[in-house]
Amino acid sequence: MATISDVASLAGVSTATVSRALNGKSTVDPELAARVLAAARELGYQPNGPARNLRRQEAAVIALIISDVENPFFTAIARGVEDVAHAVGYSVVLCNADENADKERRYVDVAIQERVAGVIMSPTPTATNVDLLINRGTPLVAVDRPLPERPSDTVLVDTRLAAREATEHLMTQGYQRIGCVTGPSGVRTADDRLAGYRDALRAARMKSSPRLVRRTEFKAAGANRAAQDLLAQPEPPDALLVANSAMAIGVLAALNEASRRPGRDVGVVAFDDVPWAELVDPPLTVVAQPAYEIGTVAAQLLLARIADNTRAATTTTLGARLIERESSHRGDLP
Amino acid sequence: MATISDVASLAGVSTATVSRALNGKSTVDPELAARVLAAARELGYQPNGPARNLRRQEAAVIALIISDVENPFFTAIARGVEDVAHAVGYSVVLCNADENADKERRYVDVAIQERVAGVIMSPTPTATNVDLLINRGTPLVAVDRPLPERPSDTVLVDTRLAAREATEHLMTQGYQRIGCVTGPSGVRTADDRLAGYRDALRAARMKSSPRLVRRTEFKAAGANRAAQDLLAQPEPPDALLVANSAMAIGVLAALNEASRRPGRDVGVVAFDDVPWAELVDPPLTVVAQPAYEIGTVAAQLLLARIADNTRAATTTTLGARLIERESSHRGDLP
DNA sequence: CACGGTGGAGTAATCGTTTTCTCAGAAGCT
DNA sequence: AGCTTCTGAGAAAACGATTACTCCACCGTG
Repeated sequence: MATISDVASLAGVSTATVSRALNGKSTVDPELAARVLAAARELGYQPNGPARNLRRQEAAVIALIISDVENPFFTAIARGVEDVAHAVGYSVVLCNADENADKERRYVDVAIQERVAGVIMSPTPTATNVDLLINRGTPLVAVDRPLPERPSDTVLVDTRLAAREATEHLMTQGYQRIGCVTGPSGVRTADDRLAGYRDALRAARMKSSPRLVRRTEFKAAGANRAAQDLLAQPEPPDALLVANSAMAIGVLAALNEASRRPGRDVGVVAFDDVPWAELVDPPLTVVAQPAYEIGTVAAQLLLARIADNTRAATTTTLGARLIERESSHRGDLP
Repeated sequence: MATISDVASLAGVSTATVSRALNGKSTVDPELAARVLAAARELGYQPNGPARNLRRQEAAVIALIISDVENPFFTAIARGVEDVAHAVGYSVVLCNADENADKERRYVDVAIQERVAGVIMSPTPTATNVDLLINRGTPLVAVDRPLPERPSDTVLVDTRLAAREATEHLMTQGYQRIGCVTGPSGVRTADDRLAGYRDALRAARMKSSPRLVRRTEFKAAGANRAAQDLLAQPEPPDALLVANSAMAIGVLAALNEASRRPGRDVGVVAFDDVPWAELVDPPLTVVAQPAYEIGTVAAQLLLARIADNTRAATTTTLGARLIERESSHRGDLP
């Protein structure tokens, strides 16, 4: 594996010159530079990253720690981050914390040890050992959920308002007993969506009942049980607000099994616009979150903070958009 | 940022002893070890990764370069790789090449420069500069598609056979003019699925016509246009084999727009079982590939090769499973 | 002409580990 | 006791880049 000194001796110059020629940090004689380039190419020279990072005390890498690689919402964020980061020469490494505090801890440790330039993450409720990051002054941006207790740059969606609007939309459609299936307590987005749901009920002077609300992990299986459970009650809900797309799958499956048709029998609005939302029968009404944009904004904030870590922490809140389809239309029932 | 010598002086020992105590490579006096551990904890010591990797000449990291983060098939592979790698102390960094040879090149360069322990990738048809990896002797496993021209450990699905069986299934159901929407020429899985489709036609002595086949990128938009195009013909297909789940979305949308019902009017089988396959109307018949298992097997092969790079290259071929649902059932038409 | 300034290249220090030596002392053996 | 063997710990040499310094030659100016 060719090193910089191999290149240097082949080109007949010093390692310093090779470094300068290759990085363009300082001007070198064009003729020497050409010799260096030729030598590097001939040897197939690839700089040793660890050595470079050790000396520079920083890697041109940003770590993106997301809570679920299988959730299209997060992969869309990832694409946004990548596009911005690559444009300015940073690499992005994607880490899948899987809504698991241990894995999150582990990846944060890796990020610290590898001395990445910055971290973007959607923190778990405990957000264990992000303090380590903060104490070290590693630039950090939280996405989707704020960091509990600690200030930091944050990119959020006004999900409480969106949940309220979605619920109000269901009311407008004439649904009377609206239920909610949301994520685990402590996960900010789950809490906010529930709060927005309650905001809407309160504003309409509808009484909210715990029997209409279920909380489970953000997965299809849990939501499926929750929905079955809701529907089995004496007075089942006639509409449901569902907190993400994986859950929507579980809920729709439960409705199928119970032979209730979305829209006609039970109104459904789910968070996250997914490619298949228009294909299910009836098409699914969704709250579309600007996931890609969350990624681009987060990456820009992170780059700005890498450049200047003294800026005050900012919170950017993006809006969501209700996309009405048939799953929230009652039809012409009395 | 505390270094190993800070720990050493706080514990009153040499850096060598600290290193040994922390890595457990050699025996150190239990009392000293305890002092070291205490000092490390007190200082919040985190080893400097680049320095360690520089010295060790290898990072405990494996790079996973996939062609599309937004494709559930690849994210499932990623989870398989992660689970195996983490169990033995390796970190996984996920890189999204986005079916783009440039991005792939870039990530391969990063992998080389960072001296990762190994690489798992689903190569683009050109697979630019994997030669670099091979020449350097970096352990490499190809998944989903073989590396063109070069031998390497490979984990594949017998996708040609699966395509054949899926097509035969459509024949059994009574469809007469079966079409195929597959991916770009050169991408092995796209070619194989087309070949399997043709195998089935040939075996049944049905004539295959280029007018029944369309190739486009593995995305919904392209498949949508392809399907519209197929359906607009004078003699449109009465069934379609679709090469992945994103394409299935485009195809199903086209059928909707053309008011043709999957199953009854046009039989549909798509590759990749996705969570929403049972929710569309009618439920989608799919070829389920063992994605998670591809990931675990690939990771095991890679670890074996990291341990011993002299082994001969092996190819593991896993089977796929047809899951029959209604989109490939004609009903009782004459 | 002398002198300061400048540009370009080399020398060597440096980053923070791991690991090879080296060595002292303990232990085992005859 | 005298010898070898072994154990455990410290000193110091890597690892391969970047970069602060140094030095030389050359240029322009007073």
